[in-house]
Amino acid sequence: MTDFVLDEFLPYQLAVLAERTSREFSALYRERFGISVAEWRVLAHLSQSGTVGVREIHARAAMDKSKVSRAAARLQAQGLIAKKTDPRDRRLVALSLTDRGRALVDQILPLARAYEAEVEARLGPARASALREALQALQKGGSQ
Amino acid sequence: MTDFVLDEFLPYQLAVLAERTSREFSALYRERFGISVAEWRVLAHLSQSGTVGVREIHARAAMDKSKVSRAAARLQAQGLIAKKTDPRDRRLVALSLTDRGRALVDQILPLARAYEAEVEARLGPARASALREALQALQKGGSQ
DNA sequence: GCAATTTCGTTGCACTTGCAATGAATGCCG
DNA sequence: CGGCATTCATTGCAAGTGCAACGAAATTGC
Repeated sequence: MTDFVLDEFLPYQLAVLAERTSREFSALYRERFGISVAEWRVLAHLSQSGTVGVREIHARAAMDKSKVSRAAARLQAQGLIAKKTDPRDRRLVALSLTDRGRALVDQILPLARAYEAEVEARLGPARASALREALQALQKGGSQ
Repeated sequence: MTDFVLDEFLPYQLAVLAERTSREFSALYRERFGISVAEWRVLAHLSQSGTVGVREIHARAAMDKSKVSRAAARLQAQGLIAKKTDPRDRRLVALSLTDRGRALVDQILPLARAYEAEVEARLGPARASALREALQALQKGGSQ
């Protein structure tokens, strides 16, 4: 009964755009390299942080830990990552890229940069950086 | 190797935030009203446009048409929407809210506005409108 | 007017996902 | 030290999802 406009509702807007961009980008690696979005996300994390636990990806990427766990299992089965239990805390699983995994990431990263550039071109530099800034702020949870 | 920073990669950033906000918001209606995110999205569309086809929601909300179709089936089973075939074009299915559906939407909308307000408060007005503006722009420039 | 093509929504099927429960390992605190 | 609570990652299971295939209906081009 009110002035609610779906197209301006943030969760909706974010979901639509996330779906579109993730899908658009995944088209670039999906069939060519045979990995899914969830798997790419795990790989990307590993390429950033070297060796990471399931828990950390779960928290940072907002993926359910079972989703991370299973994506990791699939990647391991493909020989792209290694899983070994941390000797200091044997509950933890240390994920890391294998050589093949690193090689794959190195093939995908240029695609990621290209896609990023294309999106920025669509937006224009001013809006692009404003978007980035706002998204970062939202992530932190505050207005700082 | 490169200057790729996952936290600044747009598809990733959007996916993380979309997941977080959708989940956070859905917590407000999910168990209370027993509907899922997909179902809420269909309801929200109907509340905006009166009577809509599956195809339109599919296109605008970036939901697979089977996802829309099945969400609609579940909503119909719950008596929240009505499905009738368009007499002018009998391939089309016209979705519309039932009275019960309208009543449910009227209960959820205040929650949506409250959540929206909270997010805006987190961001601050300047960033909030910048975000909105950028997201709108991305929507227009994207693929259909 | 009719065959070929396109559009629309649904469905079969394999796979993924979310959630809760589990097992293993650690931390806590008396 | 020893029991209890907590933290991790995995897994069972039901439900949801994506994709391709399908049937029905409309549109196109001849």
